[in-house]
Amino acid sequence: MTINDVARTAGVSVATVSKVINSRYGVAQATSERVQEVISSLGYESSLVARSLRSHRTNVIGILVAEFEPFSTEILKGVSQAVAGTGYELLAYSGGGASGNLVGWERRSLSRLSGTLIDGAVIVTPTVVEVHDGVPVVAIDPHAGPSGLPTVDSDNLAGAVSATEHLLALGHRRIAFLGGRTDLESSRLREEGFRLAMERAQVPVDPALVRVGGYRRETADRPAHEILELADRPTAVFAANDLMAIATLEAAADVGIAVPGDLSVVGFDDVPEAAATTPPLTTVAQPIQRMGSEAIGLLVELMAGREVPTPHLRLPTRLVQRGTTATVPAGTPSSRARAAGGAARP
Amino acid sequence: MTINDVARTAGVSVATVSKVINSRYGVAQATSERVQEVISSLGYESSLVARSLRSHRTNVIGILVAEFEPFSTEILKGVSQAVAGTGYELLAYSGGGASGNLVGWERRSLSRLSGTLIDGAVIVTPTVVEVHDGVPVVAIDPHAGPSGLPTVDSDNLAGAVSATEHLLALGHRRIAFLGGRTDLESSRLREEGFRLAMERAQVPVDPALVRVGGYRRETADRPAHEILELADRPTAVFAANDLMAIATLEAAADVGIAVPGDLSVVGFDDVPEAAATTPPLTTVAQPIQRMGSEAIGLLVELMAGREVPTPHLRLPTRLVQRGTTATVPAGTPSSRARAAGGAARP
DNA sequence: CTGTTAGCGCCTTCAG
DNA sequence: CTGAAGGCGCTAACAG
Repeated sequence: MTINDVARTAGVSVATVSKVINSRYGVAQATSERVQEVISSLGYESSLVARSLRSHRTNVIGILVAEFEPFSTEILKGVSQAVAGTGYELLAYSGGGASGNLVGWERRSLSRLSGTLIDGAVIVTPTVVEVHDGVPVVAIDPHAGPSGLPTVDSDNLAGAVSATEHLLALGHRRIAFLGGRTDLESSRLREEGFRLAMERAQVPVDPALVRVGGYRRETADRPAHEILELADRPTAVFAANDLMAIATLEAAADVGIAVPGDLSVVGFDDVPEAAATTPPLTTVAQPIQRMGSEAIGLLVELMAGREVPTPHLRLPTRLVQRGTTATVPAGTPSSRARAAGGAARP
Repeated sequence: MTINDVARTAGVSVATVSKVINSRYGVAQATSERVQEVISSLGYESSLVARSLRSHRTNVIGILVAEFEPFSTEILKGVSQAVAGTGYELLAYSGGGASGNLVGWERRSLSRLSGTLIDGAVIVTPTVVEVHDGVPVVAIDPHAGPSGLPTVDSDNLAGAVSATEHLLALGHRRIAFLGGRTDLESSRLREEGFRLAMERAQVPVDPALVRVGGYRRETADRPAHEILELADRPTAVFAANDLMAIATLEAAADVGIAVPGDLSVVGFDDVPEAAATTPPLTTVAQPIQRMGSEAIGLLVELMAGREVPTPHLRLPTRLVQRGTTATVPAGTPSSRARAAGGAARP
């Protein structure tokens, strides 16, 4: 089913059909109608691929993600709403998980799609950010922090501080931090926020309680277990994202530790899944969907050839208290230590 | 950045570069290495578009959706997991929302992408299902019910029955049904299940309490309000999906009706958002992610040229009791009617 | 008004 | 072992 079939059936040349499709001038009324009829009777639709190869304009915005997980799909929801009514269509491409090349997927995906197929792109949590000379690009929560690209992210540092302060206010002193990956800016900032709040409260950070969980449920399972099986385990865990917090919840259930009775857990992101745990997860909310729609706002400006006034949008985070945090249990090492005047503020 | 640039830089022809890229025989070791170096130094990636136009094999699976909302993104998560390790990449295309042509988006999207770009497709909740002679296609929850296409859906009828019976068991008699769209099979089956359970319990269905909510939050707002502002409003609402149930919750809060004290609400789907409402939504869970991964299972078989043993997979649903349902409040019309022996089983 | 010609970037014969 | 030629489906110039 190609433009050729249509042309042959209608008894005209492919060029004429092309003109009819793109409603260009220079086609007789009668011819146009006949071609239209053939098109609809054959159910023909022009191939996005061939068209884009030739014309370099597709009206399609690409959303590049490593894989479809709770964070990127929330972005997608926000993007989808923002794009409705703009006349653009959406193409979400996942180039990461499959091929095993977790690193560099963003450049690879962009190269494969840009120049053709997509008129602009939003890249979700890219690790390497380099300015591309092809189509306009906006980055969401880039792992290396804002760079040359227009960027949308949220206030990771303040969010981590508020989470940690919440735990401290509940009396926790032995607090573990389950980080993402050391090479990721968001993870680094969340750890920095954690340490900052601890320092302000004059509570020492036990290095044994700081682990790397890789931001994924599977990769966080091991370190979560390790933390919870420590001789003097913490009374609280602050995980750098919700997926790892959920893994911690599972590990706790596994080992037989009650949450929030014996252990408090705080996550980060507030993906929809966070509210579905039992008990529901206390977490630091990022306005994820809004990050998606704001990115589209920037991108549409860029694609229209206009400059964007603020190439870096930082959205606020806020603590959402749900059911996984409570005051520190009596009789735990940290409460004993506290009673003995070991650590902590007066 | 095309294959031409690489060829020129390396001092060979494009054909040679192509051979190196696709690791074909007939290239000298030295030449191959030099070309490889140029490729990586230039950061070249072959264009998916141009390649697919020529070779008709891309290793890309297309997921066609109308828009990115909670249901389709859950599917995406399941698909993403199932596809990891198969070597395929994922391309999710949203052809519905933007162009305004809500109907027929699936055929349009499929035509635009198939034949090139994608080797196979999963179509999420298509309205018109027609067997396509192009690439292999699997439908998830088609609105017209299973037809010629291999299909994955869930047991809508049984799910609706269980939701209604749950409400009946709690003593509710005036139960409203907020349907999706009359032309959608899933919506029809959910209504049928509702009526079936009501009939079995010998509780009459008040036609004034059966409305159409369009499966979307925005479109359900009106009918939800209408139902709740009725003189003798129902004591329970069964919404045909979670989004409409959430809209009902909002409408109730708006009008000042307490849930579940004065009104019970049940949804359908169990998207992650369902657990995040206050109180958390009681709903009928579909294994949405699994529907996605099962669809990929079928599709991969189909793409390998094998026949699938069961071209129609129907997955089970189950009631998830959370916080929006409770026994019927005392002193309501229906409890009064019941006291007077008006309706209901003994 | 309509058809012919020339590519877009790539891959696949087929000669050299 | 390498390069030149043709064509995938389509559009943009140019002829007729």
